[in-house]
Amino acid sequence: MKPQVKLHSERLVDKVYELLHRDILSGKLLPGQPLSVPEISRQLGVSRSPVREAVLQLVADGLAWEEARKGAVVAQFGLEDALQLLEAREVLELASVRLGAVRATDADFAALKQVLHSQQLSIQKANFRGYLASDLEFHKLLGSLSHNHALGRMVGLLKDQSLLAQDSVSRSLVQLELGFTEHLAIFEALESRNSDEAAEALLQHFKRIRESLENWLALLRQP
Amino acid sequence: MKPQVKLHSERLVDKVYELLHRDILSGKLLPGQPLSVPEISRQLGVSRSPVREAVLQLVADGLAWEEARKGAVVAQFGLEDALQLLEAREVLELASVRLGAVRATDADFAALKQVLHSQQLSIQKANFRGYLASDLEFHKLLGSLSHNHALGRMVGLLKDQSLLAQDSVSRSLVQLELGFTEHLAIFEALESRNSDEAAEALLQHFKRIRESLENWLALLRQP
DNA sequence: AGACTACATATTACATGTAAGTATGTCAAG
DNA sequence: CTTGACATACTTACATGTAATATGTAGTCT
Repeated sequence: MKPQVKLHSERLVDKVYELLHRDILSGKLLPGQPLSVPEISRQLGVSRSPVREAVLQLVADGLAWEEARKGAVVAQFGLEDALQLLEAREVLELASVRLGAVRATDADFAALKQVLHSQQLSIQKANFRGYLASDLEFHKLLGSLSHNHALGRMVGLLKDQSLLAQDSVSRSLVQLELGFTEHLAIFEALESRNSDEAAEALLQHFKRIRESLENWLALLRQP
Repeated sequence: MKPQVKLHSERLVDKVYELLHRDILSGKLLPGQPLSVPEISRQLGVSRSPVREAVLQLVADGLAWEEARKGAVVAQFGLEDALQLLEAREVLELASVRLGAVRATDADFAALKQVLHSQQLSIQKANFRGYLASDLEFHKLLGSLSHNHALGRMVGLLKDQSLLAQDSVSRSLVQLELGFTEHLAIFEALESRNSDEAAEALLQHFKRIRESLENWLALLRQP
């Protein structure tokens, strides 16, 4: 009868957190930019407490870095950091996919399908930001396939950081299309419950991304 | 000239956090026990702000669970949770050890040696808590071997949770000795830079722990 | 110019105030 | 003995106050 599903979980902290989270991943808040608690609280018209807690959350998630008595700044990853994140993600997502090929439910596959669909649309419409958003979603879903809470959570955190890390690295539409076809290969292997094939497809996906990053790194080192 | 290495990093938050962290892992604060901010602040003689932030940290680390408007309690893991944590740890530590066999420095090996030594002493003196502490340290070092920041951090967080999760599960000295010999096998393989052998030794280690947990689980299900 | 100092400004870190929500105990009714 | 109403105590969530600290800037001396 009462639609008050979660009337009381409406905490300011969560709203502020989600807002900052979105602004960081969308590039509205740039890497290195200070997250001044009084400043943000003024802009949002709330007190400093919920803002402080939201910023702490971001720090815990690895999306902001804090120095004692100097405050927090939006995390600023170098290409080396991006490669390290990629290495960690490869490990976690590989395991998730292997487990997922065994454990995934119909609901999991349905969710994957939907994301792949919206990804396809983004490509057709050359919607860069849209693709990145569904890419984020796709990899987070891979994490949850494992049906292992810790694994899923870490995959999500790392993918967020990875997105922020690669934000500066420009990517062409051609590369996005490559990524999409690789996503399709992963999905098809998963759907046929073929663990090894899914793992192989995922490794290919990461291999290409890594090589792309390494090329960038090489370019930057010889200007 | 100036010895003020970090005079100013002495924040109350950090002290409160470390205290609570220690008390949780040492079993002084029991799983399920509420972490009341005003209560703790009264006991420690500090205001509520640093306590609140420390508790939030613990929640972010997975050592405490929070429900909106109900506060946080010390994380309470069941045997199923323990198995999931073990699964995640196996994935991360396996990767760390494989990378570590290639990347580990002399300093890494020295640190490992020292921990193994203190572990041996704990066994000889039948010092249960002492062993658990050095076991914690050993596995965290395995994580840092990868020289991958994200990987190392996650290995540490998971091991802390795992310790808390298995705290209720009694373990005999015999099992600890088994664990120690397995640690030695891992170390020796690492020192000879044999990635596959190190990985195999680690998997054996986790296999035994997992089987031990599964036995417990089976026992509990048929009382 | 360059470096140092003094001052002005803003922020952090901690403390405290308070309305609203949640848990707990008591007691009467069924 | 259990159930539900109500009063009570405690806590969370948010707001705000403030001293210590960091940062930016102008001015001074070399």
